Amino acid sequence: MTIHDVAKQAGVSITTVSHSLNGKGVVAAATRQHVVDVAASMGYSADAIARGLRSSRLGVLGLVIRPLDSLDSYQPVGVDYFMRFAGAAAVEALDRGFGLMLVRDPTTSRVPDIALAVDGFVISDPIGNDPVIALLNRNDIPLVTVGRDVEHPEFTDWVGTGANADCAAIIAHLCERGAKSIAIVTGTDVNSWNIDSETTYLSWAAEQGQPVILYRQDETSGEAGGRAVAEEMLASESPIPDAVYCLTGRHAAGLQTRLQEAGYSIPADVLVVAGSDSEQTRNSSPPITSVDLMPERTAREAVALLVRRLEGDTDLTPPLIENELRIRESTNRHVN
Amino acid sequence: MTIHDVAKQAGVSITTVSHSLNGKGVVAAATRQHVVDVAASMGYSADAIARGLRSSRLGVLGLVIRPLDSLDSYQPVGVDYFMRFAGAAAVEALDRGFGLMLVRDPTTSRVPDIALAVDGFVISDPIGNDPVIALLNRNDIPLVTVGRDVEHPEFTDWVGTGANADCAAIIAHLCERGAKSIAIVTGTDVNSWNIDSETTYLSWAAEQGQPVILYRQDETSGEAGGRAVAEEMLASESPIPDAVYCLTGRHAAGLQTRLQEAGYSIPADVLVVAGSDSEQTRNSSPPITSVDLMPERTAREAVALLVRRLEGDTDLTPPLIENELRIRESTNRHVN
DNA sequence: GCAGTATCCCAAAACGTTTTGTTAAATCTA
DNA sequence: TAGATTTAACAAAACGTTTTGGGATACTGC
Repeated sequence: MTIHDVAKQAGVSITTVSHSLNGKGVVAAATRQHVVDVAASMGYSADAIARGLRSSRLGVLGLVIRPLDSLDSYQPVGVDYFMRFAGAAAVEALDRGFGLMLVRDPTTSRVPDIALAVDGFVISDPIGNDPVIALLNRNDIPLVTVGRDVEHPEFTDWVGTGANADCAAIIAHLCERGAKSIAIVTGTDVNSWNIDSETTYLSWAAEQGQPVILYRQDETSGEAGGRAVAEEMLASESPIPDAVYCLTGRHAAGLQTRLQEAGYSIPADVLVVAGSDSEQTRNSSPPITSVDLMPERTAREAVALLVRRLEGDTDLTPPLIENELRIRESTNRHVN
Repeated sequence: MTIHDVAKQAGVSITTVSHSLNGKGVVAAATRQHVVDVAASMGYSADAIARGLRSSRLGVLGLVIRPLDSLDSYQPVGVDYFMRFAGAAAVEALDRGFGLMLVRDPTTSRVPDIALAVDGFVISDPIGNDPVIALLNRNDIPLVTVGRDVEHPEFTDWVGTGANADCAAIIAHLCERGAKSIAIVTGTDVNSWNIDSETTYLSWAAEQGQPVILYRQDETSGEAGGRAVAEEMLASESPIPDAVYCLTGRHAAGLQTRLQEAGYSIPADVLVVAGSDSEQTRNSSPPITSVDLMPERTAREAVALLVRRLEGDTDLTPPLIENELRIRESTNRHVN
């Protein structure tokens, strides 16, 4: 069933069918309606591939979630956030008439060539000077990132808060709850989330004359990584900080558990906060105060932005997502 | 950069280029090598869309996760299993040279027409007489399901255990740990997981002359749903069962918490088991014994099966995935 | 009544491949 | 050496659309 069949059935040329269905050319209203009716009655819908060939617009968006590329195969992890992100992105794409294709790092290994045929990409948490971005730029494929490429401040098509605000809010919250020495535990990926958080923390410490207590721990290490950091703290000469800000929820959960095992009470002795809400932060005891990164909202905004770019909307300021601090038991300590 | 450019550069016809690159026709070895070299040096790779048009093979697989379609928009969580499933499916597809497209129920609303242009579909947990399957069949799109369509026993291209084995294993485990009255809590979706589990449970009860204690609770209700079931049990005239088998991890977690609040001890008073391992079962206290549904392995097998079908491998028995029982504290009660 | 102008429609080109059928040259057979 | 066969390459068709550049036909204005 092709456009030719519809044309024959409706007694017009294929040009007229195409124009009628796409509202493109100039067609008499009656004719257009007739064609539309016939097409509908035949259950015709244009072949997406043929259309794609002619108009080089496939109707598919690519999604690359960079942090997952450092994993062996998406296997373990607390991927809560990314599933919700991917799911919401798919829904938003579908709502706007696009499919959403999940892609792993297209620079490595054999790229299935379809990957470079998509209309545009959403790249979540690019690393500095991201080679994926370079590849897409070489191929003139439009893209939107979630979080900045820290090495390319001139690129503005990105969505998110940039973590600065989150970090500041967390520090403020901890101070308000009486924290005197605040430690931070970042990840090791070179993305804007890690970089910006660290920067904000360092400049706060410098300004306020606070001690810098900084740990870096591989994101993929999960709870075990959090425990390892706690171990370091316990082994150290200096006293345990009275507040710890872990960027990932899993680090926070592991660290909290280890500190409790060592006899510290949360939140009485140590305040614990996570920069990313997850199953682990919600289900720990006590539940851990953390930043809700709003994966659904962020994904939808990113896809929406990309689609509008694809449609030629050029002057468009990316939305700023305002994350929300979920205050829980792990920082429930009141001071006056 | 098209095949024409390569042909010109190599001094041959486009036919020869195509044949050389695809190993199709009969080309002198020297010529073929020359063409391959030239193409490589130019960084040429065939346009996936044009190829798709000619050979009606796009290089993309569709993935529909049916249980997510009952949700408003992938929003709520507890989707641990499905994220891991989708991620692993994407990896496997990519490894085999395909892209993977996430699609919502293509029968509702405006289907982006690209959805029907993909080469094949993986459908996770189809419901009985699934309209999605009907649609795909009408369009001659190959598909593989994860879990059976319970109304179509003649369809054999599905992957998974069918839940019968899992249910039997769980009951055996509970009996071994001294359970006398076993309750089951199923979901409400009409998929093979629910149906088979219930059937197995009922026939076990009939055979052994055991009482039937059956609750059904909407899958999407999560922990709250589990609590609601516990509430029913507490309100009931009959005594609390001494073992409860919830199909979903979230139900199990909620139910366990509520029973504990009511003064029951797990596992001393009540054994709790979940049919699906998740963050909730791992992180509850005590951690809940549950079936690891092996999302990664299942996804990979499903994709592999579909790809082999697409490649014309016709006599292929779908692999049987053997799930594993993760025994945890919630059933740690020994009897002699 | 005739040039000029809208209006409506269509034939054909184009998109970049793969595949079919044909031709030319080289090799074999008797 | 004439004919048959094999080998190697290519021209052209086909895939199903969208878009371009005309052509009819019917209206205007003078």
